[in-house]
Amino acid sequence: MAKDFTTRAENYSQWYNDIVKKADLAENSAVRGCMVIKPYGYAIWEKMHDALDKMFKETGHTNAYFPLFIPKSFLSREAEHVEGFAKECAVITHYRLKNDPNGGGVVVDPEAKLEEELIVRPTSETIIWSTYKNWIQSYRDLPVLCNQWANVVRWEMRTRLFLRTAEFLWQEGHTAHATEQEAREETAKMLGVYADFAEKYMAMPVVRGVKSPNERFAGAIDTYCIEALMQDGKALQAGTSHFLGQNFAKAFDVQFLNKENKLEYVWATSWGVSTRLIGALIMTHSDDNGLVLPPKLAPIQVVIIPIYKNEEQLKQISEKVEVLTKKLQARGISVKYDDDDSQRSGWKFNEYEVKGVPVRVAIGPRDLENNQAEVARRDTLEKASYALDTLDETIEKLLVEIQANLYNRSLQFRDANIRKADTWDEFVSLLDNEAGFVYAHWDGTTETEEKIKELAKATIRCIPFDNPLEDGKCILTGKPSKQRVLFARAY
RNA sequence: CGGGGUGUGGCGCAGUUGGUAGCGCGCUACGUUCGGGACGUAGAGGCCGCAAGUUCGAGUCUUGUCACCCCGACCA
Repeated sequence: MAKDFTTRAENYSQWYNDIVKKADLAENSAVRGCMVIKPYGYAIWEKMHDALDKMFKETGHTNAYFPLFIPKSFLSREAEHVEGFAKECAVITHYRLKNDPNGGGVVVDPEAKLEEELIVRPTSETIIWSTYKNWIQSYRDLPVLCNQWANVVRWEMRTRLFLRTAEFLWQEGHTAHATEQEAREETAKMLGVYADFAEKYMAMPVVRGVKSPNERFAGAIDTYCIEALMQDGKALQAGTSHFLGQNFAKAFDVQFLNKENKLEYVWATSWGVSTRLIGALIMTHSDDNGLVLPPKLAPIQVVIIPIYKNEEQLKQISEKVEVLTKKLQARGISVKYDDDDSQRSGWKFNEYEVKGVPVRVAIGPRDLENNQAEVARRDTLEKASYALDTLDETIEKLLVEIQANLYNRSLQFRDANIRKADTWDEFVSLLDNEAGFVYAHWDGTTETEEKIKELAKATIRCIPFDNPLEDGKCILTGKPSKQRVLFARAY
């Protein structure tokens, strides 16, 4: 598998787009850069949403909702923040249309110009911190642990379904704390939640680490991230958690009285993951036959396909299937029985394979005779027959096994594609010929980082947690370095 | 914003030196089929992205314009 991506990579974009299209996940809309998420794609997002939302609540967070529009002046309150987002903002300048005096259509009514322009949120720190100012006066009001499920808009120059679209769905957590330590703990905790979600639900191994200053979120003191490796050897930032220090508290004047009756600025965090995770899921597991979904995120975990020649046979099969379906559902497994008479079984096999359904059960006359069913697993494409009476138990175990296998397979691939480079030539050669992560020394300066990006098109993905200290020389400048950092070409 | 490419039935495409549009998939009906995207027969469906121009005549040539895709720059 380690080499598979190099052949697929030549047409990786096309491969990716084909999967999205064939699995019926999403399509480009008539609106520039925006995506239509189709029902099946949205069902995957809902699975992600539900699992994450549960994890957020278990860690003490509650959901809230803040406005879509941000007054321009809010955005510019935090200097680095506005600089980071200014270039990709959609701006609302008018609030009304009128009939075109020169023709049939409508035009923007110049009379209806806004006093202050509104920005369509690219992220909600500013609008939320302007609100938190009213919510927080005392240490008793802290912490504030809010999450918002929302859409945001970033006017990207080039878009790609799920991975980068002008509008996307995400969640953004925004928390306020009395102490730096508590805020730092929150930042780490939520990164942990994301890493758990990626590994346990998406079956996608991730590297946890901290971003270099250059890659930091605009307005953050520290940005932590989970980085995943896609099958074409490119890295993908799958989630971020930011320690914002007191930057936003100062920008929006959010202070509280502590127990000593002293006024202090509040400490902040923010963290988010988006529909990009669906892109990550596609690029982590899918194969040339289409999408491959981990059981925990599959909208349909098991599809049952009857094979029959006449009504009588179908009726016999359906009776058996009804019992099986109930037993599976009792185990919390989502099942679809596809007895649609207008499609043939072969067509259905393909259909669900392309859609990544983890387990397919086929029951025909032969199986009825032997009181068994044919079970095919999507991850390995293997088929085997099992006794019908205990099939619910067999499938439950199989789903667990598929989930584990997908994770292990990806982990093996990821680990096989982390390589060390000690010289510049080696570094470039690894990126060109092998792709994947390259673990190399860096002198710690932004200048060098940018130069490397320019020359090798690779960025520092992160400085992994528990990174071993090791004396060495920067691959570009030869200056002393105390540790290796993780480079890659990235999405 | 640079560099490349493509616009022709719902989708994917062909269309020669200009002569009035075709193929595959899909769709509809009927029949035979049904254990890996079935087959036969008969149908429906297109002012060839848009606008000018050249010409007796333009899908084809010229100019303009719009849209989309790919590769960069930018980014979750």
